[in-house]
Amino acid sequence: MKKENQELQEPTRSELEILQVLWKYGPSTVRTVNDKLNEEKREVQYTSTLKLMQIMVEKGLLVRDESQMKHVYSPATEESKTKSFLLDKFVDTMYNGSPSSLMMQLLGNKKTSKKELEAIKELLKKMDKGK
Amino acid sequence: MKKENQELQEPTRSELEILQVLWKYGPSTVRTVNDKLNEEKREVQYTSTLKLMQIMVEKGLLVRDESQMKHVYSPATEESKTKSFLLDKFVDTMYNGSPSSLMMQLLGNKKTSKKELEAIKELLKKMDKGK
DNA sequence: TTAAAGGTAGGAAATATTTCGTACGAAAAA
DNA sequence: TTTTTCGTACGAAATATTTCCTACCTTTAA
Repeated sequence: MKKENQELQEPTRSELEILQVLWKYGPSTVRTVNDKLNEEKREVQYTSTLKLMQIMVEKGLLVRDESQMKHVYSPATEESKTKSFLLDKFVDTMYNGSPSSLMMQLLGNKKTSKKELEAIKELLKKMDKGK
Repeated sequence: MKKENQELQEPTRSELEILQVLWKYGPSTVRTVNDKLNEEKREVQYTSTLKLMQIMVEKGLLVRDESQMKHVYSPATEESKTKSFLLDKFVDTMYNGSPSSLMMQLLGNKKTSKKELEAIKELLKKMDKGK
């Protein structure tokens, strides 16, 4: 399943967790990623994380600096690129490709706090001025 | 893995495809769902779809009317409920729980058409009046 | 200099997910 | 009535994903 330099591919759930750690803390060793996973997500053995990250390198999701004994891993693709790719997919499958449908859901969602609603409104206000 | 009447659970990718068909066409037989999957998504055998839908009943994702020979399946949970549940999850994992971050991504996304942008602005304008 | 700690590699095992073959019953067509 | 078509049930197989054991090497602490 080697994929050298191809289009983006969808990470699995576990892979996404690892990406999140790398996005949050920057390029890291397996040790660091594993620690953060255990602190922030769920219990998992070191070698499990290691294996998964090795697989992600094979798949082209991560790149690895092997110049030191403690290899340092980074996402192969920019965070924003990956995120908008996944967002696109999400909008496609869930909202028939219509971002404004998603918006409506978001605005009507109980879980969206007052504060967040205000932030969104501000955002749109600014955009409005810019047109 | 029987789950009778519990909290929402995340459907797998294939399960989500089936839900999409049911959302789009309403309660349906396996035959219908399978046909639509083949037309709109990908090639898959009838019995594969059948099996998956049976599993989804076991998991509590679907309910089944067995009063006729051709069983009729429906989503066990409202479309909007499931969608906002999944949206929440998505926002949590991808945007650290911040809907406005997602918004920004959406607004900056090339894939979001001019028309969609306008629709979103309209939406917000209306909301603004309402406050 | 030896022991302990910490690193990678690789394969096997465990799970989860997906696919489909076979059996068999009911309905429809011949 | 017989055959064909269409349905469900069930289990096994195939695949994808995740976990972790073991081996072995390097660095660090005793």
